[in-house]
Amino acid sequence: MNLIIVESPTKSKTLSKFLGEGYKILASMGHIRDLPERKFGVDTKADFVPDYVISKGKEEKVKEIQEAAKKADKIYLATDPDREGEAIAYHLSAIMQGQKSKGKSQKYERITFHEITKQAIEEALKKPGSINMDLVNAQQARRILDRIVGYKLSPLLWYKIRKGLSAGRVQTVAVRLIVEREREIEKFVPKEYWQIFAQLRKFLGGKMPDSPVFTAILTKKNGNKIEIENQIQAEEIVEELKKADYEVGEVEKKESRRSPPAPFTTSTLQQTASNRLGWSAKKTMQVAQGLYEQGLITYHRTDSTNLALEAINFCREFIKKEFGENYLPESPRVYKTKAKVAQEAHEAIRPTNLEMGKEMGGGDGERLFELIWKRFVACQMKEALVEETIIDINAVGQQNIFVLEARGEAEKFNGWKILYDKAKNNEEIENNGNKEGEEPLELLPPLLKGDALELEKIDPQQKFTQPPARFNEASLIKALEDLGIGRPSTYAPTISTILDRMYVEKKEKNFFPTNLGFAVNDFLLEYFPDIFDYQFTANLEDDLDEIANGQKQWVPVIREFFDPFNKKLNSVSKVAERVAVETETTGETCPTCKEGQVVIRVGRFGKFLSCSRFPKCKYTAPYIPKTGFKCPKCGGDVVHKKTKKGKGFYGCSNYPKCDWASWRKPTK
DNA sequence: CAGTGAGCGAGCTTCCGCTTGACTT
Repeated sequence: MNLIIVESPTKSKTLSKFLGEGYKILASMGHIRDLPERKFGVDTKADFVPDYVISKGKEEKVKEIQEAAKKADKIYLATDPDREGEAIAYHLSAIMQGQKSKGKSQKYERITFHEITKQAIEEALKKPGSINMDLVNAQQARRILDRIVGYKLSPLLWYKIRKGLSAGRVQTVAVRLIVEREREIEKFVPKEYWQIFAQLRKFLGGKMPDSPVFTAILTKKNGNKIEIENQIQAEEIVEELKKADYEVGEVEKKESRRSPPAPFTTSTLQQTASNRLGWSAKKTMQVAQGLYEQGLITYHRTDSTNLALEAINFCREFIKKEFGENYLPESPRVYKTKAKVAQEAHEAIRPTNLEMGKEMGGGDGERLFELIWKRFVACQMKEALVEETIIDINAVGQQNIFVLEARGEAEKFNGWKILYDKAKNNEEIENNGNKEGEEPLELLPPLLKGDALELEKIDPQQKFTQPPARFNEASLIKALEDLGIGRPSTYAPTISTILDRMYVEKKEKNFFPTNLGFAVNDFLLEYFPDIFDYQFTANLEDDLDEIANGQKQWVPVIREFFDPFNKKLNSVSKVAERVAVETETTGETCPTCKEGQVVIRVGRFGKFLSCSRFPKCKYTAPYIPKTGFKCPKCGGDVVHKKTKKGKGFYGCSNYPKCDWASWRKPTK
């Protein structure tokens, strides 16, 4: 009997099917040993020797593996082929250290495979190797550095700001992004500008039937780009344009090819599900887990856009059969993984089988599956072909010569867009992103240089420059991934952490920093700017790569970080003043004492209102955010409340007189 | 599907990354 240990139970089931009798396959369920939760667990005086303990809840799992190992002829450590997987293999070897199997001292071998196919596994079993200690040390360095940052800075926050707070290489940068964006928005001054649109048609003269109307936008005045700052300027131009003569100038046509997007990674799946389905990263991962366990999709925690050859082949067959040769590119599309820090232990997220789910509707699992299915099939289809037309229109006024521009777009071939076009997806959720300036494109009537035009209508519009958009889950995950901070398994938990700590709040899907978030961010950035620099993780990854390559030793890398950090830590704990977090005020005067302000405080059950003069004045009231909707039963305000268990729901402010309530947000 | 709560200061909190259930707060 041979024993194989993998990380995921779903993977172990698949392997059992391939290998049959003679192999016992167990899943470690991720890491089995780690630094202790309640202690620092790193000896900073003696080369950072870590004190590893069996992870909480893994005691039974460890025993099961140890027992199975004693009975095994051969032991294969088949954890994922990446830094964390190598470390898990090392910890597995450590829990079997000194054990004997069938009376002989135990031998284990390390095998890796990137595809879960029978062939890949048989190949791997033929050429087993040993654990790569350089890679293990890179993981160990990462782990210990994160422990040092997290477990030294969090207590500093308890003493200097408030108990229970936390800091970390990843979470603090996530908060920083949100805080800095908020400050950009605060200091943003909107600038007025005007755009002038003209509706024109070809002048046919006499009693000819009307030719179609199209829209053009004013772009130039006397050969220079036009900038209209206020209404007076706009009106002056409008007056002149009303009496101008219009004629078609240059007509430019260009064809462009639009390639399909790459197949999903964890990050892009979370972003797309957020934008199209309105889901949180957490929900997306829960639903994806279900699909993975049913064998419908490949592994859902991945940073790779690679596809198994076999998958590309069945996808191409499918496209040929369902859409015809026209939709099939000559050769398969290959996607390069964009993230520099990618570990590439898994494939992209794709369906395991294309015959399922073509006509799926309703149900969370089915909705997510459909998205994954379409994105995968589309990624192997032919590009879309678009013909763009740009027409310059000369308008000769009494004093000035103006140029207007009309743009049209015609789809010559839809290609992959037949399946996965953004605009065609009616589930698309309106995002608060800056979509300004994306005028809907229209088809233009056929026009030739020199054609005379007549003006149908002129439409000046007042606009203002827009501040940058606040982060939502999708854009925050994208920002973190672009910075190389966090991993597929941590994007969703990181968002939960910064919300739980009340560093940020989510309103209408957008993140706002709280006063606490501002305070913690400013404190940490004042004293430890290098650790929370956007480049810190990228530099760390370079060091870890060198450790993994054997070019560097891990202890000096950590030593070089730790010594100056520790010095700074000691001085800050002595010198830094305690930070007072500002309470939020509502701007109202206390109804009890008529002296204090009504402030929003945070208690065991969340936010509540009280008087700023507490404990002198004991006024309290529940904090209930209004939603702007009216109760359908009695016309009162609809308010957002929480049940005892903390679940949010919508109810009427006239409760208990009116008992209207709903789980879902009311609509107009 | 519903009305609480802070302060005081004993004993507690906390990181990132890998993987899923076991459960009533």
